[in-house]
Amino acid sequence: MSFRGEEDYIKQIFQLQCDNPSSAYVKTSELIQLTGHAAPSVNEMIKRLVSKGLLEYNRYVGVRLTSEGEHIAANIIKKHRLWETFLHDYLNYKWDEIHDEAEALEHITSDRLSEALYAFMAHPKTCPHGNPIEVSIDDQHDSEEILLINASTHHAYRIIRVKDTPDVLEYLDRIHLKPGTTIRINENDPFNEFIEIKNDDRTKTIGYRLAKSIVVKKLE
Amino acid sequence: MSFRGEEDYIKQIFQLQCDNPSSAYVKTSELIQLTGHAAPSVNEMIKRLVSKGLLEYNRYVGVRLTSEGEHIAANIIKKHRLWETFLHDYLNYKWDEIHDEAEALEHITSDRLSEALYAFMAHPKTCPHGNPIEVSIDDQHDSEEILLINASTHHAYRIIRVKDTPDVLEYLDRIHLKPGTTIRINENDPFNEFIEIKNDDRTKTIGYRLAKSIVVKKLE
DNA sequence: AATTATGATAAGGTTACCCTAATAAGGAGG
DNA sequence: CCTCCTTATTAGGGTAACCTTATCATAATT
Repeated sequence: MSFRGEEDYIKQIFQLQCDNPSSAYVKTSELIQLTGHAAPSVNEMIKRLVSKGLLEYNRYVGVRLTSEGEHIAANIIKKHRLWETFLHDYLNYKWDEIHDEAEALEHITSDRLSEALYAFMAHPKTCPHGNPIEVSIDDQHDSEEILLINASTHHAYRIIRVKDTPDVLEYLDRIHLKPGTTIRINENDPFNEFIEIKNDDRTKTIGYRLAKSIVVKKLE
Repeated sequence: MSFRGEEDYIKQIFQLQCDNPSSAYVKTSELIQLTGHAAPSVNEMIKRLVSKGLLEYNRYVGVRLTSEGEHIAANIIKKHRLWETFLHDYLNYKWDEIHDEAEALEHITSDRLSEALYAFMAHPKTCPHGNPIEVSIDDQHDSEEILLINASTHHAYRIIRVKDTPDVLEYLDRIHLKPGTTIRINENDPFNEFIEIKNDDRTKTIGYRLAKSIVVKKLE
């Protein structure tokens, strides 16, 4: 039996692995940071997951999902994004309101229900944040797709997807940026860690922290 | 905060109260029976619910929901039936497959989501089993609606609703009885506790245990 | 090599829910 | 009155997740 807490850890580990495909291991400290749980709690959970064969663990190095763990993670994320899509496209939730609700739904969604929902919505490709419904850890995404921090000055880009954490979304919603939006880079200042962009004839400044949560693709 | 276990108890107490509106109290033994939990577990939960002000308890007499408890129960049951309706009408679940899935969904459904789902489905009146979406404990239902065990011989009735427990539903599905179906009573034998009915030109025998789970209304 | 920073873990506690086994409290009948 | 049965409750445990505090072990840096 997989429990809610377990699934949350697995999901977070998966996402950390995706964010940083270069380094194979996720550090315990990252998990402590991301989950908001105390060190011994994280430690305890790591052991539980190792004992269930979902995680590999090297002291002082970090953790990595086994293939079984990855499979579980991808499945939960799929359910999460299906619900997000449903809430947004069918129940008229705003895109920054769907995350928490989906967070609860994903854990009690059977595979049967997941598939039924998927079919009902005619197999959408992505969630409202632009993230793919079907996930794989070694999905090499379109090499044209880069993080906004790597975008070059005086070029136009389209926003492909954004990370679905409530704070990021709420902010993006306020400044009217979402997948599909076209932007122009006025300036990318790595020293001061901000990017100035233009869309809808308005100029907006985006800090690097946020710019790391946005994936874009160069136009033409 | 209401937890899943608590909510399950509240719901079951509510349903027992509805089944037997004459006797105001639900006996602990009935709860033990219905929940399948051990006596001390039930006892402990009763105390928890009393301390939260959701339950009244008289030793050796039984329990009764407070108005707050009733409110919570009705809310959960509403969510349950909304999900049942959604699964059945939109996701093509068969009517005997929806209960368990709804059982899990109801507990993590926010009021916001409940209302959104309700609106999406255009405010259905009943769930696929014929039970009302909006519930109240002192709903005196239509006085014309009676339990099948009280039906009289040689009259025609329409099935209004059935109790949504998996065993009952599976059986009813096999013999093709559901809300809306018209039946004729060939014989009602209280001594042997069975009823013989006719529908679709077929004769079927129904024991009293099942007949107690079926509500019907006399035709013409 | 010594110090500092970071990571790991032991010890002990909490809450929500569940259990078994044993005991106590009420009521019915001989 | 005392036994028997139902009902209630106590005592003692377990597990999944969390916590704090304190003490290790190792890595990194000076």
